[in-house]
Amino acid sequence: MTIKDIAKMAGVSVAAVSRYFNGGSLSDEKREIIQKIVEENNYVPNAMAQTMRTGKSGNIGVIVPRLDSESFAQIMAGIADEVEKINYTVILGVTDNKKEKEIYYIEQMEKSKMDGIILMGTYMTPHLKTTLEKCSIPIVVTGQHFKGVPSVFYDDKSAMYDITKLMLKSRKHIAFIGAPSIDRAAGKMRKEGVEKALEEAGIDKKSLIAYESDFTIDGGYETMKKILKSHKKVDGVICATDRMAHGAMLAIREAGKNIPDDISITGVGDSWGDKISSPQLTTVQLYYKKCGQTAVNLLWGLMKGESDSHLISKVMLGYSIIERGSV
Amino acid sequence: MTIKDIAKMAGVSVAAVSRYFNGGSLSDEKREIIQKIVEENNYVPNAMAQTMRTGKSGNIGVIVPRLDSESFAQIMAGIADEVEKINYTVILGVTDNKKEKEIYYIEQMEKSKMDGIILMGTYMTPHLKTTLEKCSIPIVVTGQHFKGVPSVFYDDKSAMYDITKLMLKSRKHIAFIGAPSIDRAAGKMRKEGVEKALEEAGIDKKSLIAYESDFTIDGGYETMKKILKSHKKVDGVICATDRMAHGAMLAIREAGKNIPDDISITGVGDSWGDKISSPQLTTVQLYYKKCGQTAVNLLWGLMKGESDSHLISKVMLGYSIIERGSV
DNA sequence: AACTAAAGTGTAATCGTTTTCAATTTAAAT
DNA sequence: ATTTAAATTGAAAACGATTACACTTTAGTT
Repeated sequence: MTIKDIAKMAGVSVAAVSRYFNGGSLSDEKREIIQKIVEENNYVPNAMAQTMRTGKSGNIGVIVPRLDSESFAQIMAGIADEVEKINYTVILGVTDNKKEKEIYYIEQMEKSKMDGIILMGTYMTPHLKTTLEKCSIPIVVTGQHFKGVPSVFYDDKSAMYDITKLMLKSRKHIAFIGAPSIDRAAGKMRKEGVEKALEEAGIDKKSLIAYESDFTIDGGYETMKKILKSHKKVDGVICATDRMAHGAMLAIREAGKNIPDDISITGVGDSWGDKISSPQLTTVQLYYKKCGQTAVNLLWGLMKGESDSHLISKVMLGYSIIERGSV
Repeated sequence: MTIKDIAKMAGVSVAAVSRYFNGGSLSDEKREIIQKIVEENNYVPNAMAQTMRTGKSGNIGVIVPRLDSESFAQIMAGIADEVEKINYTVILGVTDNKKEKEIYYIEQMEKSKMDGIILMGTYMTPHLKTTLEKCSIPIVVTGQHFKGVPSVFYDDKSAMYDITKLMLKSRKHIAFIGAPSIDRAAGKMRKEGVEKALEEAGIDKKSLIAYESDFTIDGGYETMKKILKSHKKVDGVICATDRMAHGAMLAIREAGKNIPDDISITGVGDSWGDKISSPQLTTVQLYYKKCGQTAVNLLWGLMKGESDSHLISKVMLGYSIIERGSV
């Protein structure tokens, strides 16, 4: 069933049928007859042919490191939501945290005529930078704040600043379990937030007991064991992610200490696990879903060519501190 | 940069260049010159034009109810893995648990020339049945076992049978928090597994205290409160999913009872939360990732037309019982 | 009534490939 | 040296839409 068949059945030209779908001057008389035939035959124009002719695919490429992470999955959910509203389709690329794959997907997606790309959870490298610069279709980055690239990101620093201040109300000897510092947002900025709060409280940031771990429960667990062994005085642990926090809680409990009586602890993310641990975890809620939705909206603007090309858009998302029992 | 340009530069016909990419008789001489030109210009054939001409898109459609669920995300991860290996691309459709959207996506994907479809986590309805029958491209269903539809599913019944037997070693008065029975796999089959173990132990299945809940932590929590109120003797709770189990644990703890001394509890899924609750949750591990991978492989066979059309393929996945502290 | 602008219409070119078909070249067999 | 079969080749016709262009009709002015 092609546009030709419909045209023939309706007794009009293919141009008329095309105009029926895409707008263009068309008499009511023809509009009606075409509508009738189209509905009777349940005809839908062939998407591939349209893409081929127009150069627009109706597809938005989404590049994500992993799907089995609560935060990415939530952002994806937000993206899917919003993409559907503008009647586009999501094309997925999973990089498995491999930098080459990220670049491969960007190039691939450009070639297969995606109308836009959303790039999630990555860090900048020279190669990525040139790829981004070369890329001819709009790209939005989430979770990070890259110079010159439209992005939607969290206020990591302020969030950590706030939660650290909360911790400092009752605690003095703080340890920090951070994310890899190559990750500007989750690594560097979160640590800076902690340090800022510390300094403001008159504590030299040099004295902060800071470790870097790897986002996992096990990583948090092992790191906490180290801390417990060599820093007996620690009475508050700030973690850059919930999972690491939960790993740390395991280690603390294993050491026979009570949370929060002996040691307080905080995370970031507001995962569902936070509600089922005992005590429940005090954490900062980041608006993941909103992040995905916003990314699509931003991209949509770019795709429509709305935004002034000089005005690179950035959106910084808010956050909430969720106080539970762990502090 | 089109095939025409390449042909001109190489001094051959477009047919030759096409043969270079797709196989077809071609002299070594031409093959070399074409290769040279292609590499120099970094030329890649336009995917849309290929689809248009061949009717094959290189795309596999994946329809999923939600992304922000650990199990679906894991299956997706497995799918993405495997799809990449066969050099296909994933097109995503999120139904938000809406039946109409499911059908909409199936039809849409058929029209936009997906080469295959994977349909996740759904239940059968008459409308879905006819849609499936009408659909001209291969479809694989995961997590459910539908008659006449190729599917990859878990051995839900045996899994529940096993974990119930484990529970029965030390407990007598069992309650069951189930999933909606409209869901054949997670609802009906899991309950049947529990019942089978009960009967085998000489307990009338009619006496099973069985409730239906909704997959959520809150659902588990509320249901458990009801049980605690009206069935004081219950000393073992079997839950159809981890999240409901965690909700139930909250309610049990809140009632001042100890797990597992007063009440034992089990879940299904082996979520990461199971390791951080106290006690850790005894559960059955389903191989989600493997499920996704298998679904792609099965689909791939179907797509290649390998499988005899009379021989509808089914794959039943194994499971493991993970014993932790909650029993 | 005559003229003009606007709206409605169809033909045919086009997008970038693959593939059929017939023509040509090469190699093998007599 | 012929004949026959096999391998190479390119021209041109698809695939299914959109759209520029030119033509016809309609409506609006004077």
